[in-house]
Amino acid sequence: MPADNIEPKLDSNVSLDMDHFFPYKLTQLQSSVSDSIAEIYTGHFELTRHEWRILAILGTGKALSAKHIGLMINLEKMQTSRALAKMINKALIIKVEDKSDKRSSLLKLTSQGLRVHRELAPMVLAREQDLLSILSEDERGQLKQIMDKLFSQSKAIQVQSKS
Amino acid sequence: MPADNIEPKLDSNVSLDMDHFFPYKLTQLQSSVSDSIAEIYTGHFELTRHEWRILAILGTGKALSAKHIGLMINLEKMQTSRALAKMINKALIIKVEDKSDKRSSLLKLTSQGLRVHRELAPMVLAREQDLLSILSEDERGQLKQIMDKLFSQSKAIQVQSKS
DNA sequence: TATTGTTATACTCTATAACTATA
DNA sequence: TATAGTTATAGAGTATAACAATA
Repeated sequence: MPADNIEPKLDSNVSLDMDHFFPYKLTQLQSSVSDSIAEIYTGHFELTRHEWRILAILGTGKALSAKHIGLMINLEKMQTSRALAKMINKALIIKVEDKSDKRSSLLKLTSQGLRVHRELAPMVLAREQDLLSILSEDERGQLKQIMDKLFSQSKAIQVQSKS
Repeated sequence: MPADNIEPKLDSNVSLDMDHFFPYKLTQLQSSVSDSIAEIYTGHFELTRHEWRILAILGTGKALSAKHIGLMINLEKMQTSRALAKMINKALIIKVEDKSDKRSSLLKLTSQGLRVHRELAPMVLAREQDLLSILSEDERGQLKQIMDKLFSQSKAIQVQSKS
């Protein structure tokens, strides 16, 4: 290795310490929280995150189209299609004909799917509460408000920078 | 246009509406915030998230070992090694011999790496401020405190459930 | 022509572990 | 024996687009 000319140890005037950089900290937090939830639905049943989410929103018993499901959990049609196929394979979901539009079907949980949901949902919600239990009532309210604000601001920034 | 604005009526006794499920909302927020930052370091220079983070922590000019870098940004040694290799290829980083331990090297930014950092860091920090500008001073303080609490709680839960 | 959903394909990420060279 | 780092490899996840059936 030739001793390439090395620039002096100049701090850039703008310091960027990851430990105080909000997007980084948010990613660390999200990753940890996600893992702690995933522990439950991958440990007790072998579900992926997509499958778990689909199970959750179908847990009401209502039949929904693939498109509707994708919209509810922000999933591309291709990913939705694949996750649904796997769940049909595992007999967690069945397809029902949609008489009003033969291009699509309606998806609903089988009795086994419902059973899994009834077992899983309380455990997952308990873990959520366990997480949030560290916060006071006030803090929970603040958190909700702050997250909503940040989310719309983040969306606004992206739209704006794309025009 | 789907004319069915039909809301689910049949809730199971434990309701799990993704829109009010904290881990889900956190994931949505993190994803949006991450994307809005990535827009900058992938758009202006072709960096991955790992590469951007390494650039950021080396921005002080200080030389660090691969292990040290991995610890600072929570990256496995394998991923660290690969990201560093790519950055050496792009001439953003050079290896310097570590005389005290010949198993490892010290990594530091090249003059080009420093130049990229000096251009990128202010843009990224500006975007962070743009995001946070939607919050009041109070809210920013609350956010920091709440995130710290949630992070340690999340870690505590995972440790606990693994024993 | 547009929309719903499926399939193909290529690409990126990740996780595990074997391997080397030092210590 | 343990540690720093590299390389191999397989699996998971993602993105783009072509496609069939229906509207």
